[in-house]
Amino acid sequence: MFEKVATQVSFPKEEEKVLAFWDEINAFEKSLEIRKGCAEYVFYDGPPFATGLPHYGHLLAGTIKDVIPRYQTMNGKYVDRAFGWDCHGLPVEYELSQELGLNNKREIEEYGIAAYNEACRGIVLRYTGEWRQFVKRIGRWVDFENGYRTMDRDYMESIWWVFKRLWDKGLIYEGHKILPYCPKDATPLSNFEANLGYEEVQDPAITVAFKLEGEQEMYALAWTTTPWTLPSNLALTVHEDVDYVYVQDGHVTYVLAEARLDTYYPDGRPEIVKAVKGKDLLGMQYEPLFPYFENLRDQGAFRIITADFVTTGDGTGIVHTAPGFGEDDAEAGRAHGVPSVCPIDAECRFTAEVGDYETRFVKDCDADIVKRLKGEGKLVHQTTHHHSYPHCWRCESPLIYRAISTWFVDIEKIKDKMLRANAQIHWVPEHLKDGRFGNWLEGARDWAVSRNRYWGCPLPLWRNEETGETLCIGSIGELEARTGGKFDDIHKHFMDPVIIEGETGPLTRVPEVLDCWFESGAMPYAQRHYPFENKAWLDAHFPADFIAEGLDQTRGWFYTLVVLGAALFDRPAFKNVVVNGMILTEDGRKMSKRLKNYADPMHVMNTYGADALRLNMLSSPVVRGEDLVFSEKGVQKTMRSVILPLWHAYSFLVTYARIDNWQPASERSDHPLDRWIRARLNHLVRDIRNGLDRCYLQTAATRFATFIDDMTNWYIRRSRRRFWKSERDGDKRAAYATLYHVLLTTVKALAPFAPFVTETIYRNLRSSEMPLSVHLCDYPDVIEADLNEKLEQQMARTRTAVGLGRYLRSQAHAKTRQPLRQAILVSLHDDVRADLMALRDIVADELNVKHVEIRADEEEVVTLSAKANFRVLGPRLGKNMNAVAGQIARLGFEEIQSLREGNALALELEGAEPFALAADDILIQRKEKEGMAVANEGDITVALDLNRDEKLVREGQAREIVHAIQNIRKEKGLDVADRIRVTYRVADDLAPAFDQFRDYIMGETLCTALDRAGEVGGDAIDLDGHAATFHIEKTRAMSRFARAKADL
RNA sequence: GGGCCUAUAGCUCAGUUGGUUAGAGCGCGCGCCUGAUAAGCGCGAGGUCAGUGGUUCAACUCCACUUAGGCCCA
Repeated sequence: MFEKVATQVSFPKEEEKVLAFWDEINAFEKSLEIRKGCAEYVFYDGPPFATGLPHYGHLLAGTIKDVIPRYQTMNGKYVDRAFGWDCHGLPVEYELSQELGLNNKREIEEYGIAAYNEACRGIVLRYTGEWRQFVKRIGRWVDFENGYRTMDRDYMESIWWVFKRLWDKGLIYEGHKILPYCPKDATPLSNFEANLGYEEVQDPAITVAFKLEGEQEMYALAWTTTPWTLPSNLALTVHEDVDYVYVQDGHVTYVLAEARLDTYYPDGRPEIVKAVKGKDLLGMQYEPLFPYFENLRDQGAFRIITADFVTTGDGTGIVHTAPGFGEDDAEAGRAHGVPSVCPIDAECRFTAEVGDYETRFVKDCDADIVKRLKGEGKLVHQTTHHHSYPHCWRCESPLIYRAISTWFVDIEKIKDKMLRANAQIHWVPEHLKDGRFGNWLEGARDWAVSRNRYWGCPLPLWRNEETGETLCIGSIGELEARTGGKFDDIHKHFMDPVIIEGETGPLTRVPEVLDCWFESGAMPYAQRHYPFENKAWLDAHFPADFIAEGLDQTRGWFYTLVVLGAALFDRPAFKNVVVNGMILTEDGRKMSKRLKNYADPMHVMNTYGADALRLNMLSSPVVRGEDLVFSEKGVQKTMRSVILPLWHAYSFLVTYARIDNWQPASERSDHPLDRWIRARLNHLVRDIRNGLDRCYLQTAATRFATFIDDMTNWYIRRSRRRFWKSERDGDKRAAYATLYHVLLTTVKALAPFAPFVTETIYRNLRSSEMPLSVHLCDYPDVIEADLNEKLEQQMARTRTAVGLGRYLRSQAHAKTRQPLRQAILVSLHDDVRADLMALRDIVADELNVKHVEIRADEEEVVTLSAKANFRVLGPRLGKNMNAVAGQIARLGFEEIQSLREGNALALELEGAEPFALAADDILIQRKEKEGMAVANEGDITVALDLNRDEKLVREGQAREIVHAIQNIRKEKGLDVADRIRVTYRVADDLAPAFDQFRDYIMGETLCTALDRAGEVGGDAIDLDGHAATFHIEKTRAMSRFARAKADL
C-alpha cells in the first residue's frame, strides 16, 4: 500500500503489468467464482470469422461486450462469457480457394470435397492467436477455453435439431430463388460475391411492342436490356399509381407511361387518345411474343400485372417480366399467380423448350432475337445502354440472374411471433426497434437458408428424387439408428455418401449446406449442445439479458436470433441490445485494410493505453449506432482529460500519505469541501448506475471527465493546504480520509470502463482485507446520506462568484497574488445570498481578499431591466405576445420593484382587455453599471475593492518573493521537503516586505535562514517591477518521514 | 430505387414537453495562477443551427420537400 508513485508514468507499461497480474491471480476466473450461485446476467457473444485480423470495429464491440458484463459482475451477478468462432461459410472457402488456385465448383469437386473441406477446417482458426492477443490487450475478459465453434460436432447436431423443429412445424419448404449465376463456372454466387465484380458494360436496349388481345393495332411498349429473356416473358408489369397514356402513332396505338413520352417522342408529343392509371391496365391480356410457352396462358401468363418496383426512370414504365430471370419479376409473378419458366441448362444454354435456339448460349442469341423481332415488326426502338453490371469475380463472365432451387424458412407464418418478440426488446439506440429493424421485420421475405457450397453444416435432408419422399434427420443418434453407421463428424463429405432406406426406396442426401447465418442464429441453443445436453440450462439462459454488435448486424445476427427464437419458443432471443455504429477514418471515410488509411490499433494502445482507447470509443455516439470519426488525437485527448488527471489525484494522495505516514481510516468529515466532493461522488455513482442499468454507455462514460475535473481542479486544489499543514490535526485526517474514500470509490465506479488504470490505483490503495483486484469488488452503491444537492448548488454559486472576481482582477490587471481589502457579493435573492454566505471563506481565499461582504441592494451596482417570460405568457397571450413583450422591455426600475413586491401592473392592449401583469410574468435582467468594477452573471453580482494601502502592497510583495523562491526550488530540483538557506539582495524599497513578512516567507519556503547581503551571485529576478537576486542552498537532506517527524 | 440514421463554432459533441443572449471541451489570441498536475483559471474571437417551404404569438426543436454523408437492402 502507498508504494511510491513515479512522477513519469507510462500507461501502456502499467497496463502490461496489470495483464501479468491478472494472469497471475486468474482474476477473470476469480471474478466468476465469487459470483457463483448468484443471479445470472446472461450474455451471448456473436461469433466473428477468424479468417481475418481484428480491427477497430471488433475492438469497439469487444469493449462494449466487456463493460456491461464487468459492471453486472461487480453488481453481484454471475456473468458467463463464452467466446464463439464462426467457422463455416464463404469467407473461409474463398480464402482457401485462392490459396489452392481453385477457380470454380468443378475444380473444387475435382480436387475432392473431402480434401477441400478438411483444408477449410485447417485454416479456419489460423488467426485465433492474434484475436486472443487483441482481445486480451484491450482488456476484455472472456472465456476462450469454453468457447464454441460452429464446426464442432455438438454444435452442428444442435443445428440439425433446430432445423428439424422448423421442419416439423412446417416452416421449411423448397422453392426457387433468383440468384446471380456464373454461366462459365456453372455456379450460383451470393449477392456478396456479385457485388465484388461490377463493371461498366454496354447492352442492347430494345423497346418491344406487345399486341393487346382483342384490340385492333394496339400495343403495350416494354423495354429490356436482356433480349434473350424475351422468349421467357410471361407478364408485363405496371405501377398502380403511374399515369399511362394511349397515343396514336400513325395507324397504331401504343400504351406507355406518360412520363416517358418525351424520351420516345422528342420532336413533339403524339396525339393522346386516352389517359389511365396503371391499375386500370391490370388484367389486360396480350399475345405472346414467342410461341414457346403459349400453353401457359391458362395458368395465368400473358397478362398485365402491377408491382411497386416499376419506375419511370427509364424504359417505358411497362416492364417486361420473366419470373425465371429476375428477383422483382419472380416476386411480382408470385403475387399475381403468374407461372415461372427457366428454359436454360447449367451452362446457360437454351433447352429444347426454346427450340429455335436450343443449345446456344443465351447471350449469344441476343442479336438473332432482335433481328427476328424486327422482322416481325415488333421492335419499335433500339439503342445501346451503358450501365454497371455484375461479373464473376473469378472468370469475369457477365452474371446471369436465374432461378435456383433453394430451401426456405417460411417467415410469413412466424412474422407475428417475430414482431411480438421485437416488442419486448430494449434497443440502444431506441429508434432501431421500430425503425430499421422493425421495418425490416415487417417486410421480411422468406429466408433462403441453403447454399450450393461445401464447407458448412449440411442440410439434414434425405430424399428420393423419384417419389419425392423426404426425411429430415434431427440428431446424429437418429441418423445412426436409421443407417447402422457411426458418425463422429457430420460435415458434407461424410454425409453425402450416406444412403437411408426410406419407405419408397433409398433416400440420398440433398446436397446443399446451411447458410452460416442460420448457424450463428442457433447459437443460444447450439453453444451448449441443447437439447442433447444442458436441457435445464437453457431455461435459465434464454433469452440473453444482453448482446452487443455493430449496426451491420441488423439483417444479420440480430435478425437470425429473432427468427429462430420466435420460431422455436415464441420469445425474443435477447432482452437488451447495444448497437454500435461504424468507425470511420479521420477524413470521414471507411477504414480500409487495403488502403491502410488508419493507425494500427496495437500502436494506439501501446502509445496511449487501452484504457484511453476504450474510454475514447465509449464516450462517443458510436455506442448508440452513430458513426465515429476516429483519430489518434482523440485518444490522446481522452488520456489527458480523464486518465492523467485521475492519476495525478492518486499520485497526490500517495505522495502526502507517505510523508505523513497516514494509514487509511474512515472518518466522517463535516468540512464543506469534503461534504461537497462526497455529494458530487454519489451524484456521479447514481448517474453511472442509471446509465449502465439501461445500457447507455456514452452518457455514463462522459460523466467521469466532469467528476475528475471537480476532484482535481476544485476539491484537491482547494484542499491542498489541508494536506500540507504540519500539524496532525483532525481536519488533516478528515481530508485524507475523504480523498482516500473518493479515489477508491471512483476507481471502482470507473473499473468497468477503464479496467487497467483503476486496477493499478486500486492495488496501491487497498488495505489487506480488501479484495485483491478492483474487479473483485462490489460496484459502489449510492450513499443516500452523502447526496446533497443543496451543497452542490452552493458550491456552484460560489464558483460563479469566484469566476466573476477573477474576471474583475484580470480587467484591473490586479494579480491574484496581490491581496485586496474586500469583495462584495450582491444578490437580490435570499437563497443565493445564503449559499454564498455559507462558503464565503472559499471566495475570500480564491480571490485573495481580506473580507467578503454579501449584500442584497443590487440596484447600486447593476441596472435592472425586465424581459417577458415567454414560457409563461405565451400560452396566455397568443397573438398579443409580442406587443406585451415590447411593453415589458420598456418597464422602469420603479415598475419592476412594484411588481416584485407583489403588485399587479395593468398593460393596455390594442383591441383587447388590459392585461394584468404579475411578478412571475417577467424575468429580471441585470447589467453592470458603467464605471464600476462590477461583474454580473445571472442573479449574482460581484464587486471588488481595488484600493490598496501600504500593508496590502507589502503583503503582495511578500507573496511575489515566496513565488520566486519556490520557482528556484523547483528549477533546482529540490524535494518538497528539503530545507533551504536563502541569501538575497534587493533595493531598499523592497526590504520592508522581507522584514515584515519574514516568518511567512520562511514558513512557506521551508527556509531555515533568510539573510540580506550586499553581493549575491546569480541573475536578478523581476518582482513586479522590483529587482531581486536570490542564492539558495539546501541545508541538509531530509527524508519525507524525517520531515514528518521533525514537524511533530 | 427503398428503409433507417446523421448534418449545430476550425474540430469533437450537448441542447429537456417549441419560449427569445444556442452551450461545453479541444484548438487559437490575451491575461492570470501554480511546491500533485503532461496541468488549471478568467476573458476574447469564432454560429445564416445544411437548404427551402409550412404549422405557430414563438421553430435548432414539429411537418413536408431538397441537398450532402453513412449503414443496410434491392
